[in-house]
Amino acid sequence: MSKGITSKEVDYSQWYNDIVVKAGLADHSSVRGCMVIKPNGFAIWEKIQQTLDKMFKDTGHVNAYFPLFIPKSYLSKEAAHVEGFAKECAVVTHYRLKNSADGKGVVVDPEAKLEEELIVRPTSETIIWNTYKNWIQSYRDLPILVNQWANVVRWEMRTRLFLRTAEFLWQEGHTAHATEKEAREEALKMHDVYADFAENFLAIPVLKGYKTESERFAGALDTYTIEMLMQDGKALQGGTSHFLGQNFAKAFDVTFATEKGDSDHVWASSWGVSTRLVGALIMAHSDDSGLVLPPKIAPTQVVIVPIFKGEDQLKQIKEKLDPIIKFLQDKNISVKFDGSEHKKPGWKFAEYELQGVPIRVAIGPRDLENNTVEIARRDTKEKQIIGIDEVSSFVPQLLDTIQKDLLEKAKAFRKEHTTEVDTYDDFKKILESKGGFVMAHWDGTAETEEKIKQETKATIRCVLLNNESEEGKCVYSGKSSKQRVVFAKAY
RNA sequence: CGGGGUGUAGCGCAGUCCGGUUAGCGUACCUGGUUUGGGACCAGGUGGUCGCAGGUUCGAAUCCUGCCACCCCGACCA
Repeated sequence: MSKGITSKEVDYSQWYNDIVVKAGLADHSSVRGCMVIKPNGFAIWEKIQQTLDKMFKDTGHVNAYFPLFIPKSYLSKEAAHVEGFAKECAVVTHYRLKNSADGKGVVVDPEAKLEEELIVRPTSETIIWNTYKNWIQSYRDLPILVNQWANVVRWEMRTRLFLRTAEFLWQEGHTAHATEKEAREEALKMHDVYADFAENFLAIPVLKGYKTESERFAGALDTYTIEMLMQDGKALQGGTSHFLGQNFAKAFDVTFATEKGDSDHVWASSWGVSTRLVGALIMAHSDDSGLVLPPKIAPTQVVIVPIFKGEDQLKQIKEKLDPIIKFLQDKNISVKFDGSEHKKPGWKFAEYELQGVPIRVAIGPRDLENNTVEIARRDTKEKQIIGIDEVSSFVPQLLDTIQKDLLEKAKAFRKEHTTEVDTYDDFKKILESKGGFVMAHWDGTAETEEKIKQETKATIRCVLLNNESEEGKCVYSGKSSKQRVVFAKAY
């Protein structure tokens, strides 16, 4: 076990916090609820960004940028939307400060009160739809497939690094369509993109489903979600995609001339994922030695630790490895050679484990003599000696293997922590003991959902798409039900 | 906003009950040397408005009053 990390078994949330801080991902800032994302953490976010951005563009989207500030009146144009976000908005009321009377600082200048207050965006539907009104006249202007990378602010009461911060980074896609069918297909398409990304890059298996009415995004007709399972048995909503119907088009009066010459309101979707995914990555794979990163998302995929005495030996090692490093880099593998003399090899081993670098290559005098290197994989901690000529072919293969193994391991964990129950007693028992996803019948009412939430803290995470229908009785009310839904305690 | 807790070196803490040498320990940092295949060792050194503002006292990190900040548990949120 690594120095200073609380064991997962002892205190899961302390373990999580220790990893974030000790691996240098982020820190609490001096501003309540806001974090400083440090280089190691930001590098992961950049990988997420790069990968997703390409996936968005490959599916026909383009990027744009809208203002941070939204006039207060915009928010209230869509009734459900304002209801959902009003309680957590930061509000700008003035635009100037002046020196205070005692000369010791500055105060808000009461003369500089804004005529209309601005809110700091908690999400951008309103400002964007107010803009789309100007962009759309005809069906020929549609669809609009725009994404924005931005920061948003939601004034949460209690925050946790990456999982819930007052300010966070995200992307939000906002699309406009001529038909209901097309808008819904778009929402589902992006839902698929998120699921694909989660499984194939983050190595986190997801449940694909839709939210019940009470868990839906404020202003949406349908919210599609990818639900992930963390190592402590709690669920995490990894990303959502919303079918917004014509709600925002109606609120902002966005109409277009159809092919037939009629006028109709535009159909909409929106979708987003945030820096929360970094938190998901930590909680899905990491262990008591630190971060474990899937190779496809690791900023550094291979670290080389030379063991040497004096410059000559270091030079000798470097010369031997240079062609191999170059070969790997040409294959788009990120390699770091840590020839620093200030830290001992043992220190470096521990440090790169903490940072989650998937593969470590160690090479010392012994290896120089035998023409070998030691290869260690982060996920299993297995070590083996291979010939130096094999490195170029072995490393790319091993990266693939680690990527696959992490997903398989996470899948096995989820399978083990997914339980079908038929009575409320079992329902509570499972939640108390091993947690995880609990598949149970539900009568479809918001009342039952609310009661269960109050009594057990478990919520309906989603109703699976392509859910098998099955006759049964609601675990809570005993009323008849046609399908099981996914319950879990969640972040 | 309710209940509990904590503010002392970059970080983690002791000292506060019961006022009294120069405020201490671990770690980190700097210098020198020996080391280097799993977080090295020895020696020396730097670093403090003791959260802030008043008060009591010959004397306050310690006692009193007020304020501020942060953390945890609830309520809120996904």
